[in-house]
Amino acid sequence: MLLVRFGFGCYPCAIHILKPFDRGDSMLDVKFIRENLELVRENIRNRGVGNADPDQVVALNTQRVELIQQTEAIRKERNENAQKMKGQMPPEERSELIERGKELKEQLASYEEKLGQAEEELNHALKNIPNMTHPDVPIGGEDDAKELELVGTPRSFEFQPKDHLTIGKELDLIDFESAADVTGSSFYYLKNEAALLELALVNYAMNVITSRGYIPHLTPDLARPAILEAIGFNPRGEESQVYNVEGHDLCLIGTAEITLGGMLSGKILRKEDLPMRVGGFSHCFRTEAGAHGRESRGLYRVHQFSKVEMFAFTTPEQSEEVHAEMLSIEKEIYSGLEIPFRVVDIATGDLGAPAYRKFDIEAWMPSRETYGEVTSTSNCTEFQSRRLNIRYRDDENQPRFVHTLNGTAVAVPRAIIAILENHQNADGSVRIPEALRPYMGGREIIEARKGA
RNA sequence: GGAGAGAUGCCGGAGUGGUUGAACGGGACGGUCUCGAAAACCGUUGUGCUCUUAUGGGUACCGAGGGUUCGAAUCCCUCUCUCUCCGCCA
Repeated sequence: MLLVRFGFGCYPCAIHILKPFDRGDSMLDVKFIRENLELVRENIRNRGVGNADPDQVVALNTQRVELIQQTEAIRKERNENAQKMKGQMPPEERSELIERGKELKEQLASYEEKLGQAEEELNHALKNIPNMTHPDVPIGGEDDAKELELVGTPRSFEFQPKDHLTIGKELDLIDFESAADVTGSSFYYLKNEAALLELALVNYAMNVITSRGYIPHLTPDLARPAILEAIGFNPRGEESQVYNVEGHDLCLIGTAEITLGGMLSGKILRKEDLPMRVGGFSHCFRTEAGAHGRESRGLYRVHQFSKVEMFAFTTPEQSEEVHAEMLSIEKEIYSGLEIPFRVVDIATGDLGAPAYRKFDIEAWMPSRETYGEVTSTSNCTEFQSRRLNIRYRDDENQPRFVHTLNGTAVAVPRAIIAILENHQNADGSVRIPEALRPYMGGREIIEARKGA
């Protein structure tokens, strides 16, 4: 992903005026781009998306509209011509009409081909245009994320804290060596209490989100490339973040966001059912292409992990509120794990194309002496629903695109890192946070096995 | 994996290649009737693109994509999905 650093500047006031979801007819589509060209250009600059060209989109669209008009004029004449031939008529009159029909058919074919090409070019250009951005999002790159809140205090250790790799090895919890033989690097086995810890974290997170109104789901771990694309993933090509299954039109999912969002693809929802909150447990698979060397040791960046995810479909008016709600659930979960963390508002240059705004929770990681990302929640407004074609009927009974949001309840390996490192004791044992104990048979501590 | 059947509007369900955006039934909505309700009766009941906007017009859409034809929901091919039977499997 392209990360470009920007200096802070004044917010362009125009962006404050821009509320795409306040206008019934507006959306981040060609029409919106045409009518808000300067804002779209500015948004692209702020996000540092190099290959997005809104001017080209507008030009290609103009070309497309012309071709539509010409094509439809021919179709109209073709239909009229065919209508004339319904009843009886002298053979020579009929053959004249047939001749005319043949001419029209040829013309139409040529225009349809041109139109098809124009639409393909337009869609290609359109694909590179990112979502608009919430006016409060800080402008800048990875380091310009704005800290919104600090919860808890990093513990001061009276001994030298170990990293999770050391703890995992000493307590016989994580086995990277065997996984390297079986699957290669960046895979792992969880053993003993770590295996139970995963199940406990999943159950804990599922219970929290269920109590907050999220309907629990266990989702498929594979999905069609078209769904991945609609969610905003790039399923094919060198830089793809996901695995493809050879011989099948399927990818291993990078997150349950894909399967939860895709679940209602093509549907028109009832307004009274919104916001619709769904939660899901799935495995997540990531190639981590191009990520070698970046925090690649241990559980921080792995090819497969388990995750409990939240997803919501809302009206445009509800999405910001639900976004705040997701963040509050994430905070509840990490507070329950008794881990110090901070909340950051991700800057423009670090947002993925679908996100209108994104909040991350970063947990304190003693071995790195810094905070590391453990959850992420994004408001994608209409970006995904437009591609997935998920709508609802508004008060005028008109179909409108829903807003979609997603948030991590628990990404298991990173939670395990935080637990092992923050709750380690001088004697090498690890305290299990109270919130997880009911899911671990009441167990309170992880200790070295006797004779090990 | 093998054999067969199917996919039409909110739902059910018709549909000889030429006024079929789509019969008929149900539901929903509006109205008449009623003190009120039910029943009955009358009416309304899609989406995208596009032009023009007061209204309105054009075009496309009968699982998806191709093809045949002057003309396709209707004929042909491919794909997807659903159902039944057999096989296999946790």
